[in-house]
Amino acid sequence: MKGHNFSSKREAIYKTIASTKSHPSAQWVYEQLKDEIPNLSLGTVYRNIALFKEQGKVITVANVNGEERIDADVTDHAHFVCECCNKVYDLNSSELSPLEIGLKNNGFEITRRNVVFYGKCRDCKLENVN
Amino acid sequence: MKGHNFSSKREAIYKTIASTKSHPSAQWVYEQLKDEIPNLSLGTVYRNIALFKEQGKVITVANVNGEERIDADVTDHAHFVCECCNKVYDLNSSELSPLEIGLKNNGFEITRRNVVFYGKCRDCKLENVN
DNA sequence: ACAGAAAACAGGAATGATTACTGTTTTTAA
DNA sequence: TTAAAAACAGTAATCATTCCTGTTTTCTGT
Repeated sequence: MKGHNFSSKREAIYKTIASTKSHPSAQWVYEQLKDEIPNLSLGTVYRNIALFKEQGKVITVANVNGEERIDADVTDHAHFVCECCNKVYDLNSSELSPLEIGLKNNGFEITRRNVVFYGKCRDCKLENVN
Repeated sequence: MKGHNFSSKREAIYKTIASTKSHPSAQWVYEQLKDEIPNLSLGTVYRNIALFKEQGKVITVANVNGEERIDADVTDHAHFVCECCNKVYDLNSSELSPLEIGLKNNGFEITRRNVVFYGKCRDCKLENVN
């Protein structure tokens, strides 16, 4: 049974994801850990992220520049992606109930939702006078 | 200047995208056209889709099973992705103004938004007794 | 504690969507 | 009509992600 055995690498990977608000990519997680765990494999990071998703411990937030960005905060909330600095911000719950009620009334089953705004964040707007 | 010259292939590609509600992938567009335009190249489809996006004539809707799905309906509306049959449905406007107002009040500039629900559509729910 | 079975892993190869490159064809504007 | 710009085909390259194989770690029952 997958995800059944203890694994110190798995724990380290999860802790790294859970202790950042940067909405990291698999590559970023790998780079954070490779000094601490020299024989860590990028494939292991990917495999465990896939497992966390199956277990509902991690969600996919957005695809930014071809890279999947994830989040260990699985509570319902929306995100803002700055297309200038690629930072991903957390927003409060997206409150989409009218749309969701409509779907449910028509026999659709919603398992998850993804609400992402794209634009330029405050920091980038202040930096560039353009 | 890119997108400046007439191109019958570009027109055919846009028409194909605009005349379907299937929210197609680049590959799908290519397959629709390759009989009609035998010497069409998949690269041309990708290049023109990128151009349409720059011109605001096409948007990215979601990434379904690793494939980017697009839409020539650029009016503000949300989508539902059935993870069973991979069909993408249109929904009505997502009415997220409270969240957006909050962002704008904090100096964020929103250029676009992406609202996607994932789940199982009515057809798939009726088919599978599981 | 020990042995066998299952799970997890490293390291590297494979995949597959997308992009870049090069030489050719088409379009445009004078 | 002609030369420059744009668009293109065809193919190679890229790059995130997944798969594969042999090895190591963890677990379970004795």
